Amino acid sequence: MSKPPARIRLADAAFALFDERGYEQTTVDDIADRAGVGRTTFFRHYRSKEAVIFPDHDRLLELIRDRLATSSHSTALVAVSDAVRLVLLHYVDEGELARRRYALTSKVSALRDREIASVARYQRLFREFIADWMGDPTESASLRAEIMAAAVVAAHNHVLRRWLRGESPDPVREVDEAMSEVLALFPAPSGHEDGGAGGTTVVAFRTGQDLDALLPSLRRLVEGGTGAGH
Amino acid sequence: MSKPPARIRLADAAFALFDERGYEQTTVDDIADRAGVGRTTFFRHYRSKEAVIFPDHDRLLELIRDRLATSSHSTALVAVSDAVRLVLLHYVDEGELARRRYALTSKVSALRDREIASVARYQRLFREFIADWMGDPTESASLRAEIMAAAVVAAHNHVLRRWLRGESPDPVREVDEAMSEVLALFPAPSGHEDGGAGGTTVVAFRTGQDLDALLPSLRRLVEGGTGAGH
DNA sequence: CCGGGCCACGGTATTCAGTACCATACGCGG
DNA sequence: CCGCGTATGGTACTGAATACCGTGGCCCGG
Repeated sequence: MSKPPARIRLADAAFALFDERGYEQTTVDDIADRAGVGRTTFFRHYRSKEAVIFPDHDRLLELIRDRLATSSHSTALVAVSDAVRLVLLHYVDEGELARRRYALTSKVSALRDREIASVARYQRLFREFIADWMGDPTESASLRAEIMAAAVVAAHNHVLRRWLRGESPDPVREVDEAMSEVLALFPAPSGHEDGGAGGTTVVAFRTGQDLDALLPSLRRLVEGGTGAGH
Repeated sequence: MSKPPARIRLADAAFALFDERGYEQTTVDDIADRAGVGRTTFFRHYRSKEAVIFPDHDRLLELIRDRLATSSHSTALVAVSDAVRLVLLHYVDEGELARRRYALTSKVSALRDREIASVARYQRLFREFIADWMGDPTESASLRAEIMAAAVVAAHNHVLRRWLRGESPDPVREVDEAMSEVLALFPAPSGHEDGGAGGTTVVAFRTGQDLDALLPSLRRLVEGGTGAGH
């Protein structure tokens, strides 16, 4: 009844107006007016007109960074898969909101460009992480890290966009399969190979994640025979 | 003695001022003033303040499109390599100008974002081309096309940035090697395999390019045994 | 009940990018 | 000399983004 906080009202008003009149045809004043706040308040909550569409990219970056940080050499690829799944789940959780955003970014090139720039920041995180993981400071390893990061992000985006278009009933399964396919492209680095052929490697570790969220990775590691080997 | 055309004077003035005061600290008026023209003239030659740094991305896009268009199914991967080399050569030909631009994009996030958006457009071209080439309309092929395009572009960017930083004495060789590495990651699609084992496939075609520019691709096709096979 | 600090908010003014419109000068063929 | 196209300059306007200031609520110790 009363009112949700200004931040929410502003976002609601923005999406509504963008739907009605289009992005360029909507001024920040319009948004502030409909939200019942002053123009100043808008910019207090969102750095720019575009930012109202992409509220929490920074938080998402932190999420990825954290997930990657909690990994050892042998669990690096699992961490990558997990981080990718994390991002996907974030959007899936947004539900209809993510789809409205997608509709906007599909039409307005300024927004599409901004989205792409954000994705590039994810990619950078992955690139740096993978390069560290490889250890090898040679130019060839650096190139491979870059390619691998690009492939990882491309796979994620592909599945995400499919879900956004309503073409994917089970995006989590799809992204796990896609990641499996991507990681299979790249042979494992120097790493100490565990034992010989056959058998199962058990890795014990502690994480803040739900077991459910981890299961797909575990299953893939055990069944797929991939994740490290070729 | 007289004066170079306004377009050039504007670009010179812009780069000079960006070096002196920085990008944000330079207004379009400043640039126009130093170039000795009116503010209107600036916007007649460049759509925006950022565009003065990236004059010919559209032309570059056309270049890629054209090169990809002049290819058959069996020469598709050569076309991709060529197109990538084309882009790299474009920047290398710019020489110091490209390096000044790189210095700017490294410091100013707005410019970096725009650069990234441009690269995404190249990537899209490659993605569509590769998807067409694969023919296969299944979701799995579509994913692979996306990953492949991302890998191709990542390889290019990697080499380009190395050259921009002065770390690559022979970027063309490097990019050819990088492309070779990338394409080797992906098994060939359905395509009709030519003959059996051994032998050499000769493909005759006509192109507007210098033979020198094509040689590396040819050599790779003959020697590497890759470009299609695994 | 009362100051005092904190904080969210609103309003005003300013800068600057980008667009629209109009006026002018130059070159060139009729 | 006239007509025409083109490059240019100037002026004015919209709108995003920033800076600054004032104000009203709200909590808290007195």
